Amino acid sequence: MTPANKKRRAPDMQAKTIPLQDRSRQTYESILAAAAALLEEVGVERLSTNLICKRAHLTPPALYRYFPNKYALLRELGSRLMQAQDDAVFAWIDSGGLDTSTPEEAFRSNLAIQTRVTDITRAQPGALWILRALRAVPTLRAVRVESRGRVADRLLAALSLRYPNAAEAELRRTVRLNLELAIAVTELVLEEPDQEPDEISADFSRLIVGYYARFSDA
Amino acid sequence: MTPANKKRRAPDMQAKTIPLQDRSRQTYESILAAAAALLEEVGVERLSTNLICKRAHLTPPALYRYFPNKYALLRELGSRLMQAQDDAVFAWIDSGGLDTSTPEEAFRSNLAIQTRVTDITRAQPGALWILRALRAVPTLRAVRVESRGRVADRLLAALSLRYPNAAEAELRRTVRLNLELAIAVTELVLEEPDQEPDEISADFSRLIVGYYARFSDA
DNA sequence: TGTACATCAGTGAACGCGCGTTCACTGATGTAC
DNA sequence: TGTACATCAGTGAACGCGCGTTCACTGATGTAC
Repeated sequence: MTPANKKRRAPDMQAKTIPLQDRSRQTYESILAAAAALLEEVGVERLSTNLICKRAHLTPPALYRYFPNKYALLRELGSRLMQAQDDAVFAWIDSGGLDTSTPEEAFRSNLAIQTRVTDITRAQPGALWILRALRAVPTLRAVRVESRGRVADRLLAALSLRYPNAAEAELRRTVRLNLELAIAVTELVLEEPDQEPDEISADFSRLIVGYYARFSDA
Repeated sequence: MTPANKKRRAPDMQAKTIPLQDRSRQTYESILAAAAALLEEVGVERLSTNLICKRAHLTPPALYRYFPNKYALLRELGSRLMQAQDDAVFAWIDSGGLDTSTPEEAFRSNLAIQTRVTDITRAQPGALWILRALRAVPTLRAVRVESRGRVADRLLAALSLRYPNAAEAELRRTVRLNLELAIAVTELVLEEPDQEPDEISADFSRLIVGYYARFSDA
């Protein structure tokens, strides 16, 4: 039995203390802000609790008052980003983003939400590193999967109404693929901002709209 | 000046000693094999040189004889995986993978290469972690980008012949998007093997083939 | 074919460092009367 | 409004641990004559 086989318990994810007073709420936020800024500067691999504390002008026990460990902290950053993205999509659906009557209109609508999510993501400091962490840190994968699941459910519900004749399984698969690809495109566009990001987003929207067209034909 | 602002030199990436004798070549390979196996078991974050050495029944200085640091080691794993994927695509192009005359044929051809790359990737121990590391470890990002660049160039050359009237910039962008999405789909399929992987691959191939169709129309 | 020597391959043991985390404590804020 | 007390928020200093890495060395392999 090598050390690698010692099954380690998954890190505790529960928030320890919920900040009550104003002062503590500020501390809580400043920890997250410091972590996000450091992610941007040094990446996940070199992010450490000690480093975060220095940046936030705090001592380690203050951090551990609110976060049981550094994964809980990353998780909070990840949840917030996912939530912000999801909310944008929900708002888009609710405001009729899917109720389009021509391919051109559908394209514009799709591009609008793609751009909106990209902008939201870009605005979050350290977003790219957060996204990478959501892929690469086992404990955080659930955050990403759950977010995608929530959005998929909402999209599926809306699309089922729009395409009542479509086979549900196929529609669900399409939505899931669509979302996964959309995430990849968001990352691509943010990672290579000098490589025609707008054109890439537009290309992608066209591609997606074209793909859903087959449900209309049916 | 906080510690985070001390610009650290990028890790040295040159192989130290090239293994000459048979014994050393085996050692070299056993180090890589141990690393791959451990990636599968514990992920990048817990991968360490000491752990690799234990698994490979070696002492640390033996590892450092061949790799200047652990990133060089990951880089070698990454390069090999990228190379294997790229070679499959090159072989596919060279054997006429793009020379199809009906949409249905194009779909089957596209699905074939997508499946082949997925199979190659699946066969590589620790492949998913290697792919994640290629995204998340700054030093390794170049490996991924270069691989995608090589494949894009070859694909672009082949497609320029096929679609002589297509605008080069548009074709190039399409190829790049196509590749990035293909990578995402490969990861998706390998990460969630219980979620209709074959159907997802097929859906994706249909989507891609449909998207290239516009170049034929022009 | 045997042997002396040069080079290659790997070992044993430890190094300094920064990591995540905790203990025992002080200072700040809120609350009851 | 003032004060005594309870609770909340943060500090100072350090802990053990495993990390990446290296030094000085021994053993294995190849080569020249």
